[in-house]
Amino acid sequence: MAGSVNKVILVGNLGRDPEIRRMNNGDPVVNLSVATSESWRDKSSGERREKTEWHRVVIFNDNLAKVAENYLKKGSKVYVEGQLQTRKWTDQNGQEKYSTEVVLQRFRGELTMLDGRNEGGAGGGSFGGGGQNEMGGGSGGGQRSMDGPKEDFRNADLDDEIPF
Amino acid sequence: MAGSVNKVILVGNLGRDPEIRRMNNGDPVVNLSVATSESWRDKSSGERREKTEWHRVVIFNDNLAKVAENYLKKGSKVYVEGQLQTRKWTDQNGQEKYSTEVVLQRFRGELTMLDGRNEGGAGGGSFGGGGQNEMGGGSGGGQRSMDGPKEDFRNADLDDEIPF
Amino acid sequence: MAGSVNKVILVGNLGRDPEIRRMNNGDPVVNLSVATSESWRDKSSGERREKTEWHRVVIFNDNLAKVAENYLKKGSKVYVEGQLQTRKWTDQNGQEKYSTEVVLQRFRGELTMLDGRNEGGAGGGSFGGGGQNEMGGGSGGGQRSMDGPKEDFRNADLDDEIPF
Amino acid sequence: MAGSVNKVILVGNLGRDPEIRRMNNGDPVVNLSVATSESWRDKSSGERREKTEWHRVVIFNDNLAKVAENYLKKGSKVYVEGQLQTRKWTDQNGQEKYSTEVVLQRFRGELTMLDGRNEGGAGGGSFGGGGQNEMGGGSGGGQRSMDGPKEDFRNADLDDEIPF
DNA sequence: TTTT
DNA sequence: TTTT
Repeated sequence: MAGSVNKVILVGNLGRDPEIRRMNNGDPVVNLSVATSESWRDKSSGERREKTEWHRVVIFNDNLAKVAENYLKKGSKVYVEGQLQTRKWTDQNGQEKYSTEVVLQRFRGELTMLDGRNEGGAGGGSFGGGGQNEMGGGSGGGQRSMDGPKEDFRNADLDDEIPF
Repeated sequence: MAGSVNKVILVGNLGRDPEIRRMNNGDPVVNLSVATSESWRDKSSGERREKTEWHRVVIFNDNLAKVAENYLKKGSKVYVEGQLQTRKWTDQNGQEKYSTEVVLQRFRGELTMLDGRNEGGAGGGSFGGGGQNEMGGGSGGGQRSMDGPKEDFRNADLDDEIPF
Repeated sequence: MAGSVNKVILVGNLGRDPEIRRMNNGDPVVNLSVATSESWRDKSSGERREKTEWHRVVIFNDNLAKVAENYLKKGSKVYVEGQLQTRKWTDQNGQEKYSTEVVLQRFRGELTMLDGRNEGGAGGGSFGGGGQNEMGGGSGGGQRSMDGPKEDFRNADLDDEIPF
Repeated sequence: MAGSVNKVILVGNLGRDPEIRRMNNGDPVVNLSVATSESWRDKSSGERREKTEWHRVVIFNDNLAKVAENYLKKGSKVYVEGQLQTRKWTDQNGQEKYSTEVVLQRFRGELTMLDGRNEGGAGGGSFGGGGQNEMGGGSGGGQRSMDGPKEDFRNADLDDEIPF
């Protein structure tokens, strides 16, 4: 339907290294586990409390997958922009399960490393200045590619492939 | 911790009327079922395809709950801004389940009706009351209140109350 | 640079019909004037107050430009997602002026009509890529392409062309 | 008006130390200069190009102002969420000028330091340090301050006071 | 200049 | 379950 927006924005840290799988056609699919947390002072007890939320991020985007694969690791801080999607799957016991994920489809979504290394000329602009490295960096130029949404490819056979 | 962002932005339509529950202290908790959808032309078949995603939205915010209660109904188009949260619960068969929701905590989150009718005094505006000074400036005001997040109240006893 | 995000999200109404210009190469550039407003109750006087903000939106994106051109008009409600950019220009009196705009670059940004009519099969769907239906659609697929931003094309000669 | 959203999200670096002013009532007003930038490879020349955009951020929010005052400095990386506002003012020559800013009003807006230092225990979370579960932990911690939002204080007469 |  |  038209007139619809489905957007998730996360800034958080990876709880473990990115997990890369390959689709049948060789395209990479990357899974990230991203933690966000909040802390506040409990009104009644006066104690400081903290709550961490874990997000499953799935990247179906060649260029962003490469970034994840090559530059992110456990502990990396990232900016992630994707869509909410809930998948239904069946576990080994035949139980139906639902899994809600933040999906970076091809031609959609953003993934930016916020750790500050490798970012070459980056640096919030001229901060530091100086070139760019082989890595490219977060988002930006090239990583969008050409051929229109093939978002359906995902539901085709991937659901079966990745029943995490 | 610092350095963390957890934000969901949806524009979609209600699949059914808002469901209102009361907490033990009388505070309202509203559940919305929001649909977002996308359509695209399938590259191979040339057919038009559409996919709808359903989002469970939970409102722990007096003023926004009133808006939902009084102005929203099945079919309403809304702008929703909240946080992703995943709850664990146990179904009748003792199976562990997870439910991921878009939560509008007290003092956080936004809910705006985009249908243009029924918007009464609402205006995304003065909900909650509050007043404001002569300069005003933004809007807002009333629906955020003073005493900091009590987000924990939710996990306290609500998980048991609302195992949808 | 890596590690940078520049994003504006607006939901508002067009104050006038879209203005379409052509670049030298024939590419369309669309300007929208979008109003957002907020209302609140003044604390001291108890009166209701309202403040409207006007945003200049510039669309350098063929598909989205077509949507704007064909479906939007004065009064239309839209969702707009773009980037903040400030341009410097010189008025007739030789005075330096700055103009800050919300820019929907090629391959970036989203524009969705929220009015509910004319939205055809659109669905924010398949623009660009593979065909489309009669109506067009939100944003989506095809409009991301391969070769990275050509954002400079804009500053190249457009600044002179559009000193609004 | 109802049904309106005006939101800016930036991740960038401070170009200089925060500038703090006081309103007549002593309330702080903080100005930040935030850089975002993008780089891409120019299609024709094949050269790598970069463009930096500078954003004026104005904070009318006690707690966030304190964060800015105490923890941010030139070079800090921040997440900023606010509203777009354009002010009209008159320069020394009687020329009318417009300035567009990203405003963090009372009860609105977010400011988070992404640098990971100074964050009091925080630092990208328990990665490494501290207790937490086996999985690692989020981020969190210091940048929200302590006593709950006291966000109402702006609005006095500030437009006149700060004609930058 | 919109919208409520 | 919505909407187009």
